Formats: sequence, structure tokens, C-alpha cells
Amino acid sequence: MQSIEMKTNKETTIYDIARVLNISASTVSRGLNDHPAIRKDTKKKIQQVAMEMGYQHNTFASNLRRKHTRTVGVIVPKLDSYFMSTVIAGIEKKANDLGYNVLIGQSQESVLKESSGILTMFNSRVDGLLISLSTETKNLDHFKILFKKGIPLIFFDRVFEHPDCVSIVIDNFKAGYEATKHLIDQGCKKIVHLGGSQYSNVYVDRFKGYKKALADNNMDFDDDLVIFNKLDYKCGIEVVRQMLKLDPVPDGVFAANDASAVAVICGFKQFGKQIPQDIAVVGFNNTPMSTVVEPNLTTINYPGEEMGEVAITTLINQIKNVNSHNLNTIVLRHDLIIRPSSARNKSG
Amino acid sequence: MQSIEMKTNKETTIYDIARVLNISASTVSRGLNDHPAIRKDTKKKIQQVAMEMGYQHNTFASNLRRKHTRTVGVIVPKLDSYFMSTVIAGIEKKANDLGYNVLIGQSQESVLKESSGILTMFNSRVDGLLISLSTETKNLDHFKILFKKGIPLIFFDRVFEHPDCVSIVIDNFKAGYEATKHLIDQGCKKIVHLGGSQYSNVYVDRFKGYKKALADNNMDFDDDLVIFNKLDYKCGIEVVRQMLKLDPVPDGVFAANDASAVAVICGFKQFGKQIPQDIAVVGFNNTPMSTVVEPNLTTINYPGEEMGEVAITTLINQIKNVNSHNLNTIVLRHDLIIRPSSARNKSG
DNA sequence: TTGAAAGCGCTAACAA
DNA sequence: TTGTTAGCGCTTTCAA
Repeated sequence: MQSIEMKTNKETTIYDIARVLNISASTVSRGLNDHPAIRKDTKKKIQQVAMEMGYQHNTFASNLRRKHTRTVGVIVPKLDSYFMSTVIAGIEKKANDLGYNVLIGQSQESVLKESSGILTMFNSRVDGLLISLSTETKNLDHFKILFKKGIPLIFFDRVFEHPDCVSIVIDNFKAGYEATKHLIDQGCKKIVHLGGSQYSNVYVDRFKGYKKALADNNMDFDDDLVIFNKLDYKCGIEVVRQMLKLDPVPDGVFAANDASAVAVICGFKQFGKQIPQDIAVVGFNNTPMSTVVEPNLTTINYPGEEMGEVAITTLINQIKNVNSHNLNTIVLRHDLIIRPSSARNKSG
Repeated sequence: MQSIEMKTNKETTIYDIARVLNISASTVSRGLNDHPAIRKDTKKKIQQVAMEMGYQHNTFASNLRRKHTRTVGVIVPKLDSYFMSTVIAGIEKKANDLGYNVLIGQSQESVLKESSGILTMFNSRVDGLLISLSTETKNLDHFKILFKKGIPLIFFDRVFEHPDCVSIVIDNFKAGYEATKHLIDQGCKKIVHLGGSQYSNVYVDRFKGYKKALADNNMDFDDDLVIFNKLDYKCGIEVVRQMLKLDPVPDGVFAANDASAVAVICGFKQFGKQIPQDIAVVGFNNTPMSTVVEPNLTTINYPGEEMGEVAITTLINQIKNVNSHNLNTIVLRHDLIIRPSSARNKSG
């Protein structure tokens, strides 16, 4: 047996173990895969020898033959965002439980990188793909290759309507509505909306929610109170300068993410404004920062990890052709978490 | 040509296009791969027909034949941490540039999950593996399978000494030293160290740096001033209670990460303590939170994205057998960013 | 319960 | 410059 152990550089294949046992490779294959039609003792012998020879299943070769890879691709705009990393954590965890690998890619908010990512995933023959769209993405042309070959595709968070693809989202319209309504309830009379790219469903819907809430409460919509930008910290600070020039200065801000909401709070504080008395602010995402900034940020909570889990579960079901009851959109719950950044004394 | 286009469910292979062109599959293969020994016009014809037939390279089959996958694995303790997502962003970006895919996994701080992750990666025949160890990991037994087959392995951040593996780290000892020294320079007389798992090089070294700084400045080391825990927000708050019981109350805290440093600040503020006058605090990692908490947190900055880029570049070089000048450890720069949480009036 | 043989789609040595 | 042929390591029909 000693000589067997020594084969260290060459891969041990099922043929090697077949030779040792004087049986056929197919029997070995079956033995290793716990095929019912193999005698228990041969199975045992096979597994024994496989062990001794340090045999390791070559998923790879197996996949070629079986015509699937048991790996899924995930493409996101940016990996280094709190929300996205949460989603991916959920995806990985569940994928792992279900016996799938996950291949990862980022579009860096560019359609070009998005397309090339899709091609790479396709060439790697992923069994399915999960994607959150870049802000630049305005159509689904670059996905054609997947549709053509019938590779399941699921959108999450930043999605695009397509009859054959399910989308996993939250109700951004409702969330935007609730955030704005809350501000109104707190007595705000002039509410700014700080929004993101209007190519992205999430920001479009949050904006719509904002408008609807105003309308429902007999407040005029004013174009000057809406600012679209990259929603990062720097932009938030700039926005404060702009707002300060308005007369009267707005008394409420609904920002479409936490980073910019936090920036707005910090900015106003620098100018001696009181939050929430002078300006009440609401963010979106419930990132860790929201409980660190002072006053703590009112925000929309939004289950990233769960979104990832739902997305991958749905995808794998689809890959396995199970459970695809023609569902088209899965909407996850969200909630408004009220914290001091918006909680004014109830007086009006 | 119409009939060609229609082959939509079956994969188009190089054989299909060979048949159409009445040439051999190998010529097609070469033509597609831009082999020098193929006539320009045949090459053109091949690519033309490939296009028309919607041919897509099957990386997969190619890999089986070539005995490599051009994919690398990355295993981290947790995906949903700011630092890790930064590192992974760097890895993905560079890997992509260099033509590699990245397969992702998380150990969830468990050796068991770590081993199974390694096995999965191995079975997927990754060309190399990047890993940041779980806190539970006390030896490298579960990596044997990689060593045996000579699969390159590189550690980053949370590492383990091994003669054949390069590690990408920062100088945690020095950083810990500097953080503590800074506190001493600010006049702190009784400095608490809030550390993490002592199985992890990063926390061990930060702790050592703390001790050395005390020693070098004639300050007694006191076991009661050292607290090890999970370093999350909740633990940080608990620590505050503990510290408040001490007499006198400590006047400085060096926390081994930002989350717990921020928690400490918030905790002390709740009890009416002044930061930094009563207690000065320093964190580690320079996460976004550090510039939001009030007062802003002094912390060690530490290039996550770059760490990822260096790690993957080194790994790929190793895979290609280039540039492996027996290097064993790569140390990235770090720096202490001084902010108000520790900046006391220079008086002493 | 097992074996023979074909083949997944591609590449590469060798020959022409 | 191109073709022939033999695999990469595994699975799976079909036959025994």
C-alpha cells in the first residue's frame, strides 16, 4: 500500500482506484456516488481505497459531463458597501447550504463591466445568475446571451422589469412614502428629497413615494427641493450649502441613503442648526452609522441578508425547475425605524 | 445561414463550426485562440462563422483539458464587515484584470466551515487560494490537501506562519505600539486595552504593541486593564460598565477595532464622561463610523483594498510560477490618524 | 450487480 | 499552415 500513498503530484483518478481493485471505473464512480445498485462491500472497498490513495472528487470533470456546474454568479455594482456585503453574506451562506458555489463580480456601476462580467459568468457556465444592476444600465441587451441559452437570471434590489425574470425587492415607493409622511407628521413644512440616479428603480420609486406623500397631504411639490446626486458623504455636505441658501431654509430632509443623510446631519450641525428641531432628517438602509451619528438617524430598515437568501433560494429552485409558479416579483418587508434625528416634540 | 442561427438550445461547439467551414476542429480551436500558425483569412472566416452561430467559448471544457481553472478561491471569516468587503473588492477588481475568476466563501469564524470551504475550493480545482483565518483556527491541518497538491495558498490579515506560504499583513505590533504611545503622549496614565481573540495574530500583536509601549514608558502593565471579547458594539458597552467600577477610572482606551471603540465612546458619554478629557480613545481600522462618531475617532488606517490587490497579485504570480523570490511576508503600511477622540490639550 | 464504450467540449503533440 | 488522434476525469446508457 505504501507505493499507492506516494502518488502525490499526479491526481488520483477513479481509474487508478479501479486498477487497484481490479474493477471498472464505472463501478468506482457509482461506488463513490453511493449508487443503489452497488454491493455494500464493494462500495466499502472502493471508499476505503479512495481514502488511502487520497482520491478527491474532480467536480470539474464531473460538471463537464453532467453539463452543469453547481455554481452561480453574483454581480453587484460595488462590493464594498455595507448593504451589498450583507446581501452577499446571505447569498454565500445559503448557496453553501444548498451545495452551490458562488462566483463573484462587480460592475463598478459601468454597463461595460457589467456586460463583460456577464460574459465571463456565461463562459464559466454558471447555472444561474444573480444581479443588482449598475446605475448606467438602461436595457437588458447584454443579457441576451443568458436568455438565449435559458440560463436563469434573477434581479435583486436594483432591478429591471422582464417577463422571464423574477425580481427581489422591497417596496421602495411605500418606503419613500412612509419616510416622507413621517416627516410631515413631525410638522415639517418644507421637505427636501435627496435622491440617487433616476435610472435606478430604487431611487425612482423612493422619489415617487416622496411626491405622493406630499400630494396626499396637500403640500406643493417643488422641483427646487429635489436634488439628485451620487449620495455619498461629500455630496451630502454640498447639499447642505445649497439648502442653506433657500428662504426659508427647509425643515426636513428625506435622503435616499444613510451616508448622505448622515452627511446632511453633520453639515447642518456645523452651521449651528439643530437636528431635529430646525431640520428633521430621515435616511435609508439602517447601516451601522445610523446609530452612531448624533442624533441617531431615523431610517428605513431593509433586510439585506434575507434579500440575499431569498434571491439565491429562488434562483436555485429555478435551476432545478422546481417551484417556479410563474412568480415575477418578491417583495420583502421593510420598516421605518424612528430615531431622534426626526423625532420632534409632538406639537406642530 | 438562417438554419445555423436557429440552433439555440444546443450549445454550438467548435465541431459545429468546423463542419460548416469544412475544416478540422483543431484549426477552429486555434483560430479562435489566435494561434500564430493559422492563416489570417481562415482565422477571419472562423471568427466570422463563430459569431454568426452564436458560439461561446466553453471555458469549462477548456479548463479540464488544460488542467487549470483560472479561478481562485477566497475564504474570509465574515463577508459582511466593512474591512473584509473592502479587501474583497480589491481582490475581485485585480483578479478580473488579470483574467481570473473568484470563488467566494465564508468560514463564519468556524474551523469546521473553514475546512469544508477549503475542500469545496479544492474540488472545484481552484488554481490558488486566498484566506483570512477564522479565530478558531489553531493549526493548518485542514490545509494539508492543498499543500500535498502544491496549490498556492496565501494568507492575508489573519495569518498563520508557514514556510511555504506568503502572508500579507500590516505591522500590528507597531500599530498597537503607536496607538498606545499616542495615548501616553496625550497624558493618559491608566490605559485600558480592549482586545480580540488571542488566537489571532492581529489581536495578539496589537496587544503586544500595547504592552511594549507601556514598558518603554515606565508604565506598569496591569492585567485588570486588559479585556478580551468579541469586539462588537454590545461588548463595548459592557466594557464601559466594567471600567467605571475601577478606581481611579481609566483615562485612556486602546480598542483593537473601531466598532468597540465607538461603543466605548457612546457608553462613556451616556455616563456623562467627556471624551477625550476624561477618557481618550483610539480605535483600529478607520471605518466610516470613525468620522461620524462624536468626537471623531482616532484610529489606525489600514489599506483593505490594497491588501486585497497585493494578495491576489502575489497569488497569481505564484500560480504562474513567476516572481516567487522566496518571499514570505509582505507588510503593508499603516498610519495613525489622530482625531478629536484622543487629542487632548497638550499640557499633561 | 457490474462492465464496455461513448462522449461532455476542448487542446496539443505529432504528423503531414 | 492544417489535420489526426488521443486524451483531460468523469458519468451514463446499454448490455451482460
